[in-house]
Amino acid sequence: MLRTHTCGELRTEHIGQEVTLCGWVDSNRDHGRGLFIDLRDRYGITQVMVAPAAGDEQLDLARRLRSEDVVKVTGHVAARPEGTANPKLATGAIELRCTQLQLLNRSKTPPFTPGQQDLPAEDLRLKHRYLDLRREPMQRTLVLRSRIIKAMRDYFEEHNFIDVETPILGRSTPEGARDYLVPSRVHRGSFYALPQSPQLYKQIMMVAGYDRYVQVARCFRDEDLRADRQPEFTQLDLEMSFIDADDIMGMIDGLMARLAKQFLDIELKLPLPRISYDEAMTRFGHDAPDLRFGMEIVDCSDLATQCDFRAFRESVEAGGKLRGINAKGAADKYSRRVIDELTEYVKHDFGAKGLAWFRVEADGKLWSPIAKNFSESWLETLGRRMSAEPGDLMLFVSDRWEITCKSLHGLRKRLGAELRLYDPKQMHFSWVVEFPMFEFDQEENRWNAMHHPFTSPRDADFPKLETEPGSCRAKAYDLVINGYEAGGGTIRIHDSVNQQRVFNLLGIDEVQAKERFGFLLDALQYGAPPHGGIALGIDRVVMLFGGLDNIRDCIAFPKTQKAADMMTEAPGPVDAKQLRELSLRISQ
RNA sequence: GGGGGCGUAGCUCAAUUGGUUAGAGUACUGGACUGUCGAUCCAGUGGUUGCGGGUUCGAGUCCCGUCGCCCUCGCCA
Repeated sequence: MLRTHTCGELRTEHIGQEVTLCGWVDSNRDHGRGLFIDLRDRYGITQVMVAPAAGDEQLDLARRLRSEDVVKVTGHVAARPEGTANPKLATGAIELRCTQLQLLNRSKTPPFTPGQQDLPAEDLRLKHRYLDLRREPMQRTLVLRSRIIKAMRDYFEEHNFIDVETPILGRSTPEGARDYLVPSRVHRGSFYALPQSPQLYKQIMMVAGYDRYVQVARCFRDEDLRADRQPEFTQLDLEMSFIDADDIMGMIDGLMARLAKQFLDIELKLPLPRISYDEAMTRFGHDAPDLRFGMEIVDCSDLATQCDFRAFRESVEAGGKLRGINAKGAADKYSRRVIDELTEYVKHDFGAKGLAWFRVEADGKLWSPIAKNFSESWLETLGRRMSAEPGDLMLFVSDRWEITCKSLHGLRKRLGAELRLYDPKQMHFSWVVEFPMFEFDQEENRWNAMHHPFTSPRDADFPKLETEPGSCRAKAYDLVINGYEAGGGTIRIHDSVNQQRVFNLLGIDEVQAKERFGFLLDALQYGAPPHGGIALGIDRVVMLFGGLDNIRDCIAFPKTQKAADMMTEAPGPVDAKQLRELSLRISQ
């Protein structure tokens, strides 16, 4: 060990001891006769004083030190003179009086320093990630991440789970997200796929009798990125046998309670609240609603048919909906110009035909550019339906169901943040359950699995699989934290007959099924226990627990929006020789 | 693939309606200074205004194209 202590460790009780510290030069204050160096490592900062007594050579060396040079300092710990203690530093009561200074490594002038006040542009941070990771907030997040993962592993170990690693090089299954492919050298023309999740392997583990499986699993999906989505991400993946959906949710409830207690000092009330998918869509327009605030969606479709305003009437008569939200007290906070922006937003981003709005005047009457299209009594009814009070701003979308959901969810999210309807530090955990089994694909005129094709319907829905697929609900559950999908899982179909029924409905015939998931279907015929599981997005959990607004800050080496690594410049070209070995040729 | 935002000194930013030699803070270099901690003071270096084209007497500013980063729609079973 080159050092006896870290830079965050020394206190008054160490006064008089001779110690050696190693670290980076955070700053260097030269006073001529003597100088001060703030020495930093990931544990903290300790002030080093280099006095003339250390000798000219040492003083000269100290004077030449610059930001991010790496040094080793030996000296004795001393109390700072009265009045010069620094309460901002944990080590601020003492300083290290240098007797021996050694430059371990010189740093080039860094493009930015870890302590600088204005955060540099993110691309620069990503390019010099080793500098960015020296920043205290990044270190704090990575430590949080490490501890959360440790807590998860401990929890599942205590509950008798077995941690099993599954292959990274697997087989492509064209369902779902786009695969990252890896060409095989040995099998010319064949490819491995990186796992989108260890889904099939963990089900196989259940058949194999490992009734409690867990893994911190890296997953890969070649889809476009978002603030909360990376092409390469980490899941806490688990699967259990001889359980039902309540058992999985209960297990995760316990985990969340522990994590919330340990890392946020929050006592969660268990069980976590559950709402159905249908209720979530009706009240909030989204399957992962932010439940930290109200501003729920209200359906006014029945009123639309009782008015002469064509935009409302016609969309409802065509099977659409008239739905709205009431932004309490927001009338004077949203100018016409800003409302025009909201209108553009729902039109452009969600394909809404328009946005209708009403302001509630001091006398309780509704004012709107379109108000003249309605009778006074109709407006009164609308106001009552929306619980209108003077000063409120009500926003309505009249359109196809899906468009009203997307638009009003978007508006609710945006207004909720802008109007500060919740404390950003507040955390809300809930479950959304009973998702539809299938979604109808209009373009391809067929049913698609909403989760994955191994999801079990509710027991009562088995008879309706073929006759009313649209009304079948799945044994599926999503964990939602503050409006983010933090995890999701299902109970699986464990017999091959029902599995085949679902495949049939999805248009996967026996030949295709055998080709794609034959090994799973085989396994299901050798005594598969009832089983199910869940996967949590660890990056997102860390993001939410850390109070961060993007997932890149929770990942040591994240990718940019175009899925590139700015530090290593991956992806990059490869040699012609490598391509030849893989029997690949780049087409022009 | 679509929409939007940003791109000026190493870094963070400014630059009036298109108008002088593109500025400030910080960093960096040199000097001064006995207790600082965002040290201070003095002096100095530092610019392909992302890149390419165009309009104009004149472009950081306007137009077209392009590259990069971010947000977002589509996409993400």
